[in-house]
Parts: sequence; structure tokens; C-alpha cells
Amino acid sequence: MKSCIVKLRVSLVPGRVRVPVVKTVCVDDSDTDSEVEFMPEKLAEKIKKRMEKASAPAAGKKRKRTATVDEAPAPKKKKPATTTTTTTTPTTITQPALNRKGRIVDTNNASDAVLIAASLKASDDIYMSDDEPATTTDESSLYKNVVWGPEATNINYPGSTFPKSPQFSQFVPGRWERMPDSTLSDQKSKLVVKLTDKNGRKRIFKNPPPKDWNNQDAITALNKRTVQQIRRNTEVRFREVVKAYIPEERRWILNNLSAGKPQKGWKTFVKDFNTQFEGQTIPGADGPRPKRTHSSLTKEVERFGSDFYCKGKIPTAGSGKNSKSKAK
DNA sequence: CAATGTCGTCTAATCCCCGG
DNA sequence: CCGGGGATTAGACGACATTG
Repeated sequence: MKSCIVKLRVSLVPGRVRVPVVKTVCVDDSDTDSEVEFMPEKLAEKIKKRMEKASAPAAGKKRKRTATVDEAPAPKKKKPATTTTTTTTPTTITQPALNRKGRIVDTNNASDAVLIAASLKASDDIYMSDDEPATTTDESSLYKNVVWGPEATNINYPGSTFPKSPQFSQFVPGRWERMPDSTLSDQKSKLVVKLTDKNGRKRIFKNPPPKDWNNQDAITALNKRTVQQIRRNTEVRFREVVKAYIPEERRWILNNLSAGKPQKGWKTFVKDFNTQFEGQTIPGADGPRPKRTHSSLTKEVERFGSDFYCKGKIPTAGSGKNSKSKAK
């Protein structure tokens, strides 16, 4: 199998997205049917839509996917540093070009099956053969033990890079992941996280593969662990810190609801809300107020509608159902 | 004790189904 | 086709548990 896949990555330049243009060339004796359908039309449609959206950052805040290459720390301009606090300097926010759904590969889908057949599995240098690898197979674990190879254990492995701002796209169910250029990538390669930490030290984290790549629980835990490794050692974050609703916002919500419902529909409600708060700096609040999405607002009302908004009250901090333990 | 892994809580963003 | 509502999946973080 002398096949080799040439992937032409498209750099997503915010503001001008050019989609896919794939080309998976299999240099092999077999002929390469260049007309293979690489992606279900429907999906392609969605991806396109998504990319458009992604490249049209809503004005205001929202850091777009910065060139998170292992480049300089990128000082970034910081805000007035209202209060001291952790001033975690604006971190690098990265996000995959395709959403979860778009990256999932369906083994039962004909065109996906074709892609899988044409794709190469990640190197054994990461860990030995998947088939007969595991030394031990701890029954209680969702993961299996593997014998890590040089790519995962040797800091000096040829070609290894240790970015200060590592890229990472969540693991999705299944061994394969669809890339922006619509080729497939073996998620095995994401099990080894290489980065240069805040202290300038090169690190390699080795996360054992799931026994079952389709087990969502295993995938979820794997994602949490990986994201945590990156979060603790770099400035990279995959999304903004969630900002809770503040009393002023909730007061507005209350005043604009009738029996728990928007008076003029959610669309207007969301627009008006953001016109009122997005980007505003409210005394006492931490930084400018974030833009709230339709999802966010409807969820807020759904959560506290019956117990608060419908009763003419606004939720108080920590009224969810826990009071958040502050000191312990 | 330090480094890591995991859990709990809060909130966001989708996805999906269903009814108008 | 659009919007509502419920269900999923997920990230940030602090706190706690485990490991070495």
C-alpha cells in the first residue's frame, strides 16, 4: 500500500472563506477515481453555511480564530483592566471550522466509506498496532493500554512541534474525523498532545485510546481531559468565559416579558436585549456585557420562568439549585 | 507536596421533532 | 420553512480525588 494522501489545507482567512476544494490523491497502482463524491451534498451545504457564519464575526467582541500557530505569545491588547483579579489576559480562542456534526464520519454512509477506505491511519510511532496492542485491558476502564511509540515518548522525535497555542478540535464519536477540506483524519493522532507550557517547557501528554471509539462517554471524558491539559498549561481557551446574567439584565428581561413570554416574539426580544446590553459596561459587572444569543435568552427564561419571571421576580445569584460554595 | 484526573455547577450552542 | 421547546453535548473553573 503505497498510497499517500495529499491534503491541501485551506487556510481560513476570516472574511474570505473559500471552501474545500479537496483533492485526495492516492498515489497507488489502482486508478484514482477523481470523481468520487467526497461529501454528501446536504452536508456540504451545511458546512458551507457554517463557514460563512464563522467568517462573519459579529462585530464587537469575539476574537476570531487567531493564527494559533506556535508563534509568539501575541500580546494582544487588553482591556482597561477594570479590577485586578486574575486578569487572565485575553487568551487565544480557537474553534474548529466544522461543528461536531460536520466532523462526524458515518461509516454506514457510502461516500464516507469510500473516504475511509482511502484514508490512512495514524502512525504506529504513536502507539503500536491497534489490533493486537494492549498489554493489559483493564476491564473497568473505557480506555485501553497501549505501548506508546517514539512519537509519543521522544521529545526529539523528528517533525514534532510543541506550539504554545496548540490546536485542538474535540474528539467526535468514531475513529475518523472530517476535516475542513473534507478529507478524513485519524483521531488517534490527537491522543498525543504536544505543547510548550507557560514555563517554556516542552510537554507531551499521552491519552490512551478508547476501547470503543463510538462510546460517547469515553469520548466525552477524553475531551474533558485533553482540554484540561491544554487549559492548565497554555493560554488557549476554546471559548469565552461564560458570563452570568446580572441583575440589570434580568430586570430588563422581567420587564419585557408577559407571563413569561416575549411580547413581540423572540426575535425582537433578542435584538432589543442586545441593543440594550451588548458591549455595555455596567458598574459592578465584570467587563462589557456579552452578546446574548436567542438560545441563551430562551434558556434563561426557561430556567427561571416559572419560579421567577412569571411571578414578577428575578432570579438571584445562585438560585439555580445550588448556592455555590464559596469558602470551604 | 505537586501534578493530574475528575466531578459539580452554570451557561452556551446545537440538534431534533413537531406544529402552524 | 420557521419558531418553540426539549434533549444533547460541551467548555470554564473551582473543588475534590488520585497518583507518584
